Amino acid sequence: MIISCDDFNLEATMDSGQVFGFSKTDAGSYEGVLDGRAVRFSKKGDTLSVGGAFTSNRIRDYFDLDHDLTTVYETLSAEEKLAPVLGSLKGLRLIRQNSWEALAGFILSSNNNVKRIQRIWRDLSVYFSGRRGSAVISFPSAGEIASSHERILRGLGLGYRAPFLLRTAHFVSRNPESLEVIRATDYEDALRRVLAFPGIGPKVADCVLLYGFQKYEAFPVDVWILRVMRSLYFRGRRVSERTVHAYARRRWGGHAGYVQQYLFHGARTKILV
DNA sequence: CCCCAGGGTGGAA
DNA sequence: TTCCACCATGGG
Repeated sequence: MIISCDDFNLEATMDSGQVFGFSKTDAGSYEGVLDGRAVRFSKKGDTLSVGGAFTSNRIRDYFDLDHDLTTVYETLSAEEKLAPVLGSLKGLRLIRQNSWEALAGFILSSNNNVKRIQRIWRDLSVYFSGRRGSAVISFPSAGEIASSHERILRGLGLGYRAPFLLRTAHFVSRNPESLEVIRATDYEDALRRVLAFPGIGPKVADCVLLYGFQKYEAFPVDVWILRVMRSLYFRGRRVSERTVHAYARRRWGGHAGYVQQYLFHGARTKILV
């Protein structure tokens, strides 16, 4: 299946630390699982090619392709400090992920690096898919993890995050409606609810709300964002994460999350600072 | 040996 | 409120 899209940067989107379950092939395409089915993305020019049993509407929604980013681009180009990111990252979009997978994935992300998060994600998927006996290697459900044990998760390399993921899986599998409540409510209330999960603090909560619940005013402040924000907006002063978070939300409002994604990937690819 | 990675928790100040 | 030791693991 083919989708024509003149404003979508697949590589920047997939390489910007949003999802952990996709692998990049030598040919530059991305293989993974979506909605429990295998999928493969590749892009040439303005054409996105999708391998797998999916409708174009499903993929357009997944990649947020119908979101007009004009406001985001105006913001970035209006600030001379940020404008450079548009050169190579324009078309970077926020992936509208499954809520549980975003929740679990970013519990794994705390004080961790992307490479190792991807490895843990894969090892979890392989282990539980084998246990399930399914051909497709998909990420385990909350119920599957809940029926596991801390020593299993530690054996898969989660370290001290094992009890966090286990307890969160227990809660979600017993209270599946809790995720729908978070989706339906506003950012502030959703933030309080997500912060109540074990292993989730301010930074991970904003990632979950941004990537898993499409709360575009969320602004996750990790070490990269802290560095680039201190440098560009605070003269290198050692301001706190909370200060940066409040500043960004006040400055960029309902598209702070999109600005953050360009800042994060821009910093990591050395376009910024 | 050190520091770092898309940090969070619990307890002290 | 803010500060800080500690938490697993792997890479540099």
